[in-house]
Amino acid sequence: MKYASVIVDVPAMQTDRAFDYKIPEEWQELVTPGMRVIVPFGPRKIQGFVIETKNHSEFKRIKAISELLDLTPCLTSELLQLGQWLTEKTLCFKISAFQAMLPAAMKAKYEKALGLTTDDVTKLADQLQSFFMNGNQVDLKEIEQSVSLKMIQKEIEQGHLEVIYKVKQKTNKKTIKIIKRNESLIRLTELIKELPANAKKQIEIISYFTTNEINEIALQDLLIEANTSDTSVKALISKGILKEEIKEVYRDPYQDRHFEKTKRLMLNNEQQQAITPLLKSINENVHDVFLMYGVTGSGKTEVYLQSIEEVLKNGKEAIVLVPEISLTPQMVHRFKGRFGSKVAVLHSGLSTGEKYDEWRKIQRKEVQLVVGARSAIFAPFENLGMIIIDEEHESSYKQEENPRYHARDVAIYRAKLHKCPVVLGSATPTLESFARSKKDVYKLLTLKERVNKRSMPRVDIIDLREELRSGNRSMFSTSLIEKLTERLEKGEQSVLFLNRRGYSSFVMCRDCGFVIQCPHCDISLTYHRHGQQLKCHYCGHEEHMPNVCPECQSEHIRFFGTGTQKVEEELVKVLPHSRIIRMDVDTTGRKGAHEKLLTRFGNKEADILLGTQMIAKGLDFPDVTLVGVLTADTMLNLPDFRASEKTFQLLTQVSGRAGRHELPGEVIIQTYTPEHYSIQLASQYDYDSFYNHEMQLRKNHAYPPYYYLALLTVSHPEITKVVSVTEKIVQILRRNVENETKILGPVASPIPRIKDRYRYQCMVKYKREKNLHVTLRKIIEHFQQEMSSNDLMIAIDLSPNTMM
DNA sequence: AGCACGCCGACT
DNA sequence: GTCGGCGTGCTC
Repeated sequence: MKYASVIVDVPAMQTDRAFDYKIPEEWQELVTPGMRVIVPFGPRKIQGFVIETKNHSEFKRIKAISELLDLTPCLTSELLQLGQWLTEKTLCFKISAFQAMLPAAMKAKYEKALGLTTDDVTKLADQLQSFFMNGNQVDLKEIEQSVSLKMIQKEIEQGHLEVIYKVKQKTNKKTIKIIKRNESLIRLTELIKELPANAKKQIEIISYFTTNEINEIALQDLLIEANTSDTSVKALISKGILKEEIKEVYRDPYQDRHFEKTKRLMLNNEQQQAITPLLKSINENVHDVFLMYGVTGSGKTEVYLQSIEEVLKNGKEAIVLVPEISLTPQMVHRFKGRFGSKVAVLHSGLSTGEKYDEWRKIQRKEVQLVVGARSAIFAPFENLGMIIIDEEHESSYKQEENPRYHARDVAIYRAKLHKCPVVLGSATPTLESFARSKKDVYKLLTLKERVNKRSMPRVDIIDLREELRSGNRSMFSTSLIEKLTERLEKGEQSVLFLNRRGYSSFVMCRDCGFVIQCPHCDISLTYHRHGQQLKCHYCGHEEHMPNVCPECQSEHIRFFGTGTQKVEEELVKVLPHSRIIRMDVDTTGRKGAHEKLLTRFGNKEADILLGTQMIAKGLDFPDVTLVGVLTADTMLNLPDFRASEKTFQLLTQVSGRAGRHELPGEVIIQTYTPEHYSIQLASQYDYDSFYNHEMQLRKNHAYPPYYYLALLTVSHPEITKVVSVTEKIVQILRRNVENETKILGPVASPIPRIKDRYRYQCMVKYKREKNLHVTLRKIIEHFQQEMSSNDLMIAIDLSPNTMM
């Protein structure tokens, strides 16, 4: 008798362990670790992952696996091990770790149905009978609305009904119907004559097969080509002349796209020097982490491409992570252009089904390269030859929900196992990575020159306070308007960047200063022009924009702050003849909208591209000669120890959007704090000075990379509970950590309430703390009961990116 | 997470 | 005497 240890799909502390199941006789040879199964669990059925098969089990009453979901394991043994590592590293549940590694389509969905267990429908209560007229199974959801649960419960007790627990997949394989001919082509020509003359359509269909000399065609195409309906096709099938088959197909998000084949470019001296140690590491199967520090436009991508070529030549596979590539279609083009069908693409712009299909291409070894966002780091390759993380400093590589992993850490862990290099590329590396390269933990590869030998565009810092003093109260400085006008006259393009994070358009009463806040979260509501709505970005609460101040009834209530819409309106006033494309959540919501807008801009259908963070990366348009940053310092005032670093990175990146080709570029940065070092140094493209300055601050304030961080956030509907629990946690921590370690808190979180839950936090800053994980587990165990029964939540983020 | 089981107060 | 509230504990 064989048994399987299964991790079940119940993300809770008490079920965060393996449960044993019998493997039915017929599957004994089939079931292997890494497969998904459906198992009975209590009264219901749920999905689970087999992590081990064995010949003995300690348990006496063991149920059997009820269904096999995979014939090939969806988790390789490496990924199973990686999952184990993830749970330990991030203190998450095993099931959460496994689910994070697979496309969402493979997560189960649960439904309940009621089944009739008696032959005599009339035994049921009157209201229920109608539901079982045609069929003896009905979805519970359908019934629930019109019949009380009590009545249903009674019927169950009397044995007339039973609850059926269903496990469904979120998305299935896409299939199409294929029509094949069942006879030889010669026989078909004869059949045309034999068919009754009034069967015109059927004759047409057969003729389509004979004239085109084809064996099969997709039903959909046939219907169009032969201009017919499926009744005629069905008739032919029933006559045995044609037959129908179901074929599995991939949803191809890039189906209608043609990718120009590109050839390798000559590497310049610097690139050559950078690629040499990388190729050595690839060919000798050595694990190294390289930090490729290359200014924007220095040709990092070409180095990536040529090293990938080497990896593929060796019969191995590669993963390339990019921040959010639906945002940079140009990047996809470069990879697809060079490697064609060897590439799978995984990013958030794809539908669940499309992601699933791309993932299966990887699993079936139909591709050797995956280009994708964060979660692509879990691509089920078994013969990895290299991992590249482009724009290494991007905060989107850190997942902000469980499991709170950083793709960089996962990459290094996997690369160690596969004995292959990791390349971290950036023009503005994180301080952590740069510090490691200085200590020789990472190997530094430097690209200082831009490929086209162009110097970086000139940056002008405009002091908005002075503008204000000289009477300009608009959001555009005189200088910016001048330069924009200049571009309009010359027919060149501009990009305007609104750094919105920090404050968006909140609604305030000018008389009493009242700010409208979310009733469930301690955060001001955001004004959305569409439908005059006020929305909460944290809990989704919506209300109507009031006409008068709810506090003092004054009519002088209006929205403040700058949204892209408002900027656009103002811009049109100042430059009435400019053509503007606005890019923000509102205009890019629909699938593909993003790319369309960029294409339009690329075709010079607009003069000015106006947008938020999303236009900061990867844009490369030859005629853009001016980049304007409307307010550079909005991010600086956030309670985030990386605020300066992020500002520097963003400004550097935005500046890189101008003058990438023949025409020289220019950058205007508007700010209220022109003296701030991250703005000053970004304008001089002086990463090294920024690094030194910021490192000193991090040292003084005990932040990374000098200290590691752990952030514990406690939340509960009652503030007293939250405070007392956080205090208790701090107590436990204090008793268990080294002297050197600093514990901050308890303090209220920067957003003290979200969705009617109060939030308190405490921060641990440590250098060496080998028992931290043990202590944190102790804390979780200590509060376990209250967490499951009393609505208490404790979120632990080991190495948080922000304090929020 | 669900769900059953069990113990206590408020009703036909 | 029963219905239904939710605290407790289990799921191979």
